[in-house]
Amino acid sequence: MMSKKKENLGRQKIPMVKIKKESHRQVTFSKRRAGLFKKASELCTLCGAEIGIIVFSPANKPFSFGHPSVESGLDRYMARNNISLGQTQQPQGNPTASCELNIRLTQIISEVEEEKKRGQALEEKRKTNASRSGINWWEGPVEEMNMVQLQEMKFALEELRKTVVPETNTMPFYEVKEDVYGFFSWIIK
Amino acid sequence: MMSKKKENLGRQKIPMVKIKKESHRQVTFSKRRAGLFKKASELCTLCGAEIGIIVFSPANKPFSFGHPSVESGLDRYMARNNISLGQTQQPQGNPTASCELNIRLTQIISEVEEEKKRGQALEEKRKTNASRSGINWWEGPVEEMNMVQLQEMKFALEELRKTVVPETNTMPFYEVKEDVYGFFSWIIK
DNA sequence: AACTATTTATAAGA
DNA sequence: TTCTTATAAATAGTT
Repeated sequence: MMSKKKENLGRQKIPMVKIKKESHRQVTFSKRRAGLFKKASELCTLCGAEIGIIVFSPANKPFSFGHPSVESGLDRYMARNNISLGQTQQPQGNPTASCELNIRLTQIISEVEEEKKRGQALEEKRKTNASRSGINWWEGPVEEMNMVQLQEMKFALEELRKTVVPETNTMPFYEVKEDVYGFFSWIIK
Repeated sequence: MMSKKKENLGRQKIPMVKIKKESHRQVTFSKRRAGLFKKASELCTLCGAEIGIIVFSPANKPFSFGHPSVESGLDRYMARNNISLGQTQQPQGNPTASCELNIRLTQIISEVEEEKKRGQALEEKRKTNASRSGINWWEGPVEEMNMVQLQEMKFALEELRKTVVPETNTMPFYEVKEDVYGFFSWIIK
């Protein structure tokens, strides 16, 4: 006879509803977050795509993944300020409206990114001068109180970067940043 | 004898490098983007996580996925302005520094979101008054030229929303938005 | 964290 | 682009 019966049922199908058991949910979150980030990384590698992800765990702990540094693909795109996306076709919704939106949004996103880079360039000088001017694009939107916190954040992020990559400027090509140093902004609620 | 040889090799293992053939790359991107968004959706459903993703295709066409509307989980979190994440453990890097960062970043993200909501509330009034004031958090960071474009964007987004969900405020629980109406901002390049 | 039986994703091909 | 199929990869339940 067989020495022991099959003790491992293997993967079982699970219903697509919120997992009730707290501990179980946490484990699943960890596993699937890792899987998601891996998929994202592969999408970047295989297709040369740019991607940014932010996830808040059930406990509201943030995790983020991003590749690359926004510049690169968008740079090339921005080069020709004259947008010409060509045939943009939408799977659903009003085709005409969607097409126009895609073109316009892509354009605007490019502008925003450009703005950010400019802000970062200025930020270099600011740091050298040791004077706070609040000219970075992401420092602008919040008023006094939040601005201070944002500056704290920037400082903290610089600290983190120093900690993680002590001596080099060349980060691993795709880097999963488990400690958020990016944030996602939804424009429409 | 068998009538025909096996003509379908099925899924083959592929090397993790950029796909050279343009058309092949595009197909793979579409498939994997769909897969990624599905995984993201499942993560939300199963674990009650919040997530935002933006992807730029090889052709720089933007796609985004988001759940839910940023409010909700974060709202509860913001309620107690007194942050207390409890045990935050980091898999790598400087544990102490990372822990502090996580707490601080979560706090700041909350602040930014709060700011955004306030901006949106004000935006309602602005719209009613038909006067441009530029007080939304995302209207602040850019100067004159880009601000106009951002306003165009907002208008376009409202149009899109009207097109996609004509009469109801209740969107499908998890909604894949193939036409971007969100944008990701990396803080550090 | 590691182990597998299964489910799920997907590379090729049509 | 969509469907089909065989196989690669992800992961639920368990240890």
